Order: sequence, then C-alpha cells, then structure tokens
Amino acid sequence: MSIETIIQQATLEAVKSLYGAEVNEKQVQVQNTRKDLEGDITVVVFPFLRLSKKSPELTAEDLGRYITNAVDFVDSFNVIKGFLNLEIGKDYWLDVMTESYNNLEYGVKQASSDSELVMVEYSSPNTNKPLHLGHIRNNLLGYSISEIVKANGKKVVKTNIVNDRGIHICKSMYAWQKWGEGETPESSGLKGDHLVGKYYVEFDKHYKAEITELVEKGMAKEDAENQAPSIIAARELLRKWEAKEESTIELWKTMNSWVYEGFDVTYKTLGVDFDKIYYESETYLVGKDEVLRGLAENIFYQKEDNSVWADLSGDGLDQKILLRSDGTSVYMTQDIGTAKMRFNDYSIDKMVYVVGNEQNYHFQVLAKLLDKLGFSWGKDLYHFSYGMVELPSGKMKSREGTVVDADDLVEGMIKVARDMSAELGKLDNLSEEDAENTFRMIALGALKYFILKVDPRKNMMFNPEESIDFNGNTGPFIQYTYARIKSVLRKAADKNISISDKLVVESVSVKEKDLLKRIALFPAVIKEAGDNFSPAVIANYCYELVKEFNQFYHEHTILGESDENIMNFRLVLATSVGNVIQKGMNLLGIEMPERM
RNA sequence: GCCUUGGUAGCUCAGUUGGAUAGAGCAACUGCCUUCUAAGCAGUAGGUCAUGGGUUCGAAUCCCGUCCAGGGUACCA
Repeated sequence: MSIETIIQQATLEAVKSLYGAEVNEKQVQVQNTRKDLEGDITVVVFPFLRLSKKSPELTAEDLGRYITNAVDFVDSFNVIKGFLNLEIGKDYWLDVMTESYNNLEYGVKQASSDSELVMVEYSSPNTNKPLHLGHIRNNLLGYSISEIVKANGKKVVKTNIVNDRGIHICKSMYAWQKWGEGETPESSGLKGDHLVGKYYVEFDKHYKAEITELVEKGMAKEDAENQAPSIIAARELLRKWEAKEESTIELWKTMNSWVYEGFDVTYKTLGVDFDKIYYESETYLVGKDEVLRGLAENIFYQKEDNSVWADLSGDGLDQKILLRSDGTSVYMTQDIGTAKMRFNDYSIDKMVYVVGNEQNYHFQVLAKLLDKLGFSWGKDLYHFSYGMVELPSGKMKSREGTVVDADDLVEGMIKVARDMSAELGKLDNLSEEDAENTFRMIALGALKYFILKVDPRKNMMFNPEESIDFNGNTGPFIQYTYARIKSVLRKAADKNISISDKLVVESVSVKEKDLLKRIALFPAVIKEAGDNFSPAVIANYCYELVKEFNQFYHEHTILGESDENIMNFRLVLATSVGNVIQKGMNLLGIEMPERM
C-alpha cells in the first residue's frame, strides 16, 4: 500500500475518533509536502473544520498527534496554517529502496489468464505514400500506450489496419503505368514506399494541370475535377480492381508489396511492431454485408438513388452515408467490417483506436452504429484522439512539399547525434558498430521523448529548422544519466565492491529522501499513465527523477565515500534509480545505452 | 451557422481529484572540467495563467459570457 493511502486511512480514522464524524475519502487530501518545508506528506485540514469546530491550526494539531501515534512510519509533524505536514521515518524509505532495487519489474503488474484483453489499433497507413511526422506521433503513441496498458496488468493485442484499397492507390498505379517506364525500387534505388509516393505526387501534378487547363477552357471547377482525364483513368482502375481484373490486381499487389517493404524498414527503425495486421481489401466486403444486414433489419434506410444511410438524429448526430449510390463502400463501412472481423478473431474486452482528433466525429458515429448493429462492445470503443503535429508554416501538406518525411527525419537525427558525439569526444573507444548503435539509440531517444513528453491530446509544434534538442529536458539527458549510473556500477564491480541490500544507515539525507519519494511514486505513475492513456505522464516523471539524481550526483560522492555503509546505500540508491528510469523509458519505447 | 478542442515566460512545454510563494527546458547573461562522464551543475533575468464576471476559507484548475486559434460538419480516408 502506498504511503498516501496509509495516511489517508489514518486521517479517516482520526476524524472519526476525534470528532465522531464519518468523512468521505475524497475529502481527505493527501499530497507531497512543499520542498522548502519540513515534512514529507501533507494533509489538508480545511475540509474538517466544520466537524472539529476549531481553528485550522488546532484541528491540524489534533490530527497530527493522532496520526503520529497510530502510524509507525510517521515520526513527527508540524503545522503551518491549515496544512498538517507529517515526517515519514527512514524505515519506510529503506523499504521502498530495497523493493525497487531487487525487483526489476517494480511498479509493473503482470497479466494473468483472466486479465482484460485490450486491442490497440495504431499506425493505419495508406499505401500510396511514405510515413511522415504525423504518422510518427501516431506510431509512438500507439506503441507506448500498448506498453503502458500491459504494465497495468492487461493483455494487449497491437493491431494495424492497412488502407490498401481505394482511389488513392489507384492514382499511384495509374501514374506509374503512364510515366513510370517500369521503374522499381531496385532500379531506382528508392525505398518502395518513397517510390510509390513519388508517383502519387506525379499524379497530383498532372491532375492539377489538367484541371487548370479545363477551367481555362471555361469549365466549372467542380466539373473539371470530375472530368480531368487522369481522375477518370484512376477511377477506371478502381473499377477494374473491384471487378478483380487480373492485370490490375497484379499491379496493385506489386506496388503494395513495395510499400510494405518500405514500411517495414520504417517500423523497425521506430521500434514499433504489431501482433495482427488487417487489410481493408479484406474487411470492406464484411462491412458491406453488415450494412446490408442493417438495411434488411430496418436499422438503416435506403434513398431513391440506392445509397444507404443511418439516421442518427435521435442520438444528437446527423444522417450518415454507409454505401454510395453505386453500392461501393465508404470509410465507415470498412471500419464496421474491420471491427466485426476483430471481434470474431479475439475476445476483446476493450478496443482502442489511436487516430487523430480530426476524426473525433467519425468515431462517435462508429460507436453508435456498432451499437445499433447489436455489437455489445460498440459503445465501449475508445478513440484515443491525439492532436496534430504543426510546423511553423502551419499544417503539413504533401502538395506544398511541407511534409517532414519519417525516414529523412530519423536519418538526420542520427547524423546530428554522431556529429555531436564526435565533437564531445565520446564513444571513441567503442567499436564502430557499437558506436553506431548508440547514435541510433540517442537519436531515437531524442525524437521519441520529444514527441511523447507532450500531452497527446494537444496539438504540438515541430520546428524542422531548430530540429530536436539533445540538451535539457530531452531523451538523451535521461539516457546520459542512466549511462553514468551504469558507469559507476561498472567501476564498483572493477574495484570488487559488493553491493548489499541490507542497509545500515543512521539517517537519510534530504536529497536522498527526495529521490526515494520519487521512486515510491512510480507505481502510481504507471497507473495514472494507464488510466489516462498518457505516455507524457511517464516522460515527465522520468525527467523529474533524473534531474534530482543529477543534482545528487554532483553534490555527493558515491565510490569515494569513506563510510562503507553510506557508499553501499548510495550504490543501491543509484541502482534503484537506474532500474526505474530504464523501466519508465522502456514504456515509451526508448532504449537505454550503457555508455554514451 | 452548429458541434468540438485549445490559449500558462520571447520559443517549446509541465502544472496531480480546486490548496501554501506559478515550474522546467531552449534562447540571453554569470560562474564551475587535476574531483565517480561538462549531452552536466550552480546562479541572474524573464508571468495581469487570453479576457470579463461568478462559485468559496482558497481558482491556472470548476461555471457563464467575450476575444483569438485549431479540427469537424451527410457519397474523401
């Protein structure tokens, strides 16, 4: 049980015993004591004043005396205004340290066979262009919350729904047919997804030019957009695809396979993975069947032009189209099919969709539709809605060439890590392979931390000019501290200093106690991150812990300490800090280098 | 128009279920490498928490209004 809970219970008892009144747990506010004041844990007594009918000071005195007597861990107390500050004895802190020292999984709950099964959908790329910075945020968030949910004792299935069909891929296919001259990833030296993306851009260029030309000839813009030769050709390809025309399917398969090879490289670089991948080409017909069933059961209705609609006006939403007048599927239809397949494949207790906040409305509607179709899990789906990544120039737009490509970004960061490392004269005695691996860890640590430390719900700003920092509140700062801890432990081992968790110390200093307070908080932090689906909670926690350790590290010697007990204590403390930050950063998908 | 999310230091961001004097990093300026790794540490400066009201012992936090910005809004995904 955490110290906060113990104090909370004790306060409840105290109020009951002293004033004869029951109070709600929520009225007991327990918090960490301000740094500059005496004490460790503070109880706010204002809520009890009307029960005690005394001044805040006297009420706090009453409670302080009671709690000090009742709880072994509490050594003493002081009162400032309406705040009761309790001092926790060293035994409690030593217990926390021993636990976090011995248990590498400290703070983490293990899943059991009857644990809840959570499916997390993330990434969900289109196959017509490479991944960019926005996808990076999606992938990192999806991977990280999967890890965090696991750490909260749930079973997790990571899934990816690949949007491999539709007009967008046909655009790339058409452009490649027309202007590609048989170019392949091998012949061009381009990564597969970049090659296909190149033809998507090529398509758009010609398409735009055709529209301009038609408009100049006096056609209305809307008509021009529908009658430009390129778009007509792309639609023709889509029709052939749906009719399973052999050469079209063949081309589609080939180009998609190029893209998948490219994506796999990017996923591997980012360190994300999936347990199960779905393809919309395999789910959209399932969705269509479900919609037709809904129509037969009068859940949906059909208009004169044969399009199928859902009326959600009774739920405070609008009319929503589910099948076009030509009978083809829309995005929503596919999501219904995908959901059905998933719930057939797994006994999912909770479904989480990691999708940008521009689709908030879509998922509101999806939940309602699934519910109407009789899927019990429909209304419980959780849309993990994250904000966009903005550039100083505004939104990322592929047409305007303002997208930040995922592969380029990572490549650039590795280069900066390498250069900076050389400048600082680090890692000179490592093998080239080990050094390269470390640069990669640092670069990705910087990128991942930069993205995950901000509240996922908010839009975030990324300035490519200034790029991502390696100093201050960053991933590398945390990795650096970790590497130094490892270095101390290596040196201790070299000197044959054995570390024991049988701790014999007279007292715990203020700085040491601050560190132990943080460590004691770790299980609660994991829970909070899990409850709120927020990697940022973990990131900011790790930073605070590391910052405090760095201050400690500069003020105290560890290996040079003359008192053997104190040296042993500090080695255990350093190890505990190392364990906790490694675990925390791993929940963010960030690897920790032994040296840097 | 309607729905929705946000606005905290020059910039990027934290800020626990309403609690004590508003917190970091970057950028600027000052110190500190013969001391376990200076990707570090210590310090200076920088704030009308968009704005006006309300709720109460107490508001960046909760409620209402206003301004500004982002997103969505029926055959794109």
